[in-house]
Amino acid sequence: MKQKGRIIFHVDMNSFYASVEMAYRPELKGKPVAIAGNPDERRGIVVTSSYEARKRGVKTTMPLWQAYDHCPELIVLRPKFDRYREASKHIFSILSETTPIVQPVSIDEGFMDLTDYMGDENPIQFAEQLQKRILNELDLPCSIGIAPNKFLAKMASDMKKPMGITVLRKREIQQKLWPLDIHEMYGVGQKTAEKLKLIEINTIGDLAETNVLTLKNLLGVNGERLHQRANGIDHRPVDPDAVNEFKSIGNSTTLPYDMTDLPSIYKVFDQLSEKVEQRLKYKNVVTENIQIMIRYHDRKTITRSKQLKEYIETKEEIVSLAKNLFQEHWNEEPIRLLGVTAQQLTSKDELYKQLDLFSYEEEAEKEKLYLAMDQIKEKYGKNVFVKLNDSKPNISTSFQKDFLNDYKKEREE
DNA sequence: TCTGGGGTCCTAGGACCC
DNA sequence: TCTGGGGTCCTAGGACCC
Repeated sequence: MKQKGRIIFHVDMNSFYASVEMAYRPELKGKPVAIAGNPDERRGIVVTSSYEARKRGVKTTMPLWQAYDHCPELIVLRPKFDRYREASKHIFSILSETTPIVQPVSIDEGFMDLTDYMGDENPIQFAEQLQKRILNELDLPCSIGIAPNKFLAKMASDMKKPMGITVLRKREIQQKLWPLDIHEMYGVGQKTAEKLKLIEINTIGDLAETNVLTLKNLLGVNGERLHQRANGIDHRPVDPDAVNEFKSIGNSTTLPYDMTDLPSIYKVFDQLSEKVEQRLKYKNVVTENIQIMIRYHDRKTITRSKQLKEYIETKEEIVSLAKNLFQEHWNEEPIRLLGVTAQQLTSKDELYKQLDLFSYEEEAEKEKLYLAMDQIKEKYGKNVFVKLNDSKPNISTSFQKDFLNDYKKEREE
């Protein structure tokens, strides 16, 4: 039996932040608009710009002063992320009405698997309706790529902007995909492109026709993957749950000026840790690894992390670890940026407020454990988390000791 | 006057264990 | 006298994407 090809859509919003602003303020339409940080705080780089601005040479990540050089009448707006998140929610709820298999990959793009939800409809007409609906209801333009897998759909949505719909069939890759410069390929950045050019791979077609072993030697496992993709092969499923499986939560900030004084630096750590705490809470997760990032005045950047033997979740715990790491590793040079990231996250739903230190069979014993746990919490004002079904109890040793003592006492009584 | 802030995945060396 | 090989964990850094 011939396996039926999948029908994957990649929906990509066109200059999303700028478009959202224009939807709010229609008088901005047709004008060169850029979304950027505060120019006085040296964070002033262009995050997104309208097509009118792009035509004038304004590019993403360009410092604002440079953007003004290209386009003096540029209208610059501060990002309003709440607005963008709100719009994003609407978009994905529209997408989800057509198929449950929707995978958001960022705030402004996502994949859909329509293989079993297309009925007799023509995919192109279907995409047109979807595109129109998002435009009518939200006043936001998007491009849609249609292909038998994620990679090709992604490449397709990039081919026509704004408001494009592009089909990329497997049999069309030689004609539509292979002529593209290697820079255009998703997964190939600056460094990889440079390496590939060294062996005279200049287009996606060149890559597709190069021996896999050559690529493996040059790029490791990524070489093999890129070779597959260039040949139109990509078996990754559209995974609606991926969005809930985040691995880290971090906050970082470029400082208003290069800092060397500890009180100011600690204040920044305080603020960053507070934000991390809030986001951990919001996502209902705890962490067992804290990482800090220091970018020095010369942009040299280091990361230092600490693996914990316990789960933590409060600002106080985070900030104290961050400061410790900082003290251990700061070389006293002026600092441009600081960051705090919580890694190795575990959903609280998977944690059990119980200890598996002893083998106990009876429920009564379990009850005692709960009791002891609550007492520990009262005594130390701290939750102790233990992974369900984990053979190794995972709490801090100091607490373990205290807990054991308490527990033994409890038992003797 | 250069170059933000949010992430993911991969690599590679050393420690440690069997 | 000398010293294998596999596996896992931890740490740091790099490449890439939006």
